[in-house]
Amino acid sequence: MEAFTLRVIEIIKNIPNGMVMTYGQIAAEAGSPRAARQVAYVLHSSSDRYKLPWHRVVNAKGRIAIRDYEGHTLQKMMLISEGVNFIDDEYIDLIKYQFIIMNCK
DNA sequence: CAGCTGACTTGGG
DNA sequence: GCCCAAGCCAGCT
Repeated sequence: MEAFTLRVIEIIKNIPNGMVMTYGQIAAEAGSPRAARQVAYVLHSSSDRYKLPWHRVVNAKGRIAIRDYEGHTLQKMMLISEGVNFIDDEYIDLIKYQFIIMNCK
């Protein structure tokens, strides 16, 4: 497994309760801005064994990325229970809930 | 080694 | 705002 994947896992584990991050954002923090799809791959393949808060990861539009209806609904439920509100029961207000990692040097 | 895949992103119409 | 096409990268087969 590459460092990139490990970084992705670490980043996701650090998303605080009630916050969310986008795939592209995570990929960028992990070192590859264009590897958003790889982030998705890591999520659906290793979220279980690494105990990741997968439900705190959404796409760039602030919508839930899961295609499967069941999972999609589950994620929305998990987020709502953490205090994340949805707009029109569909979009997350990234301005308010996106977790921004800043490297203030 | 070559090809396929994916819970993405972006740009154009 | 929605739909479609192309680009993207790392992991798997």
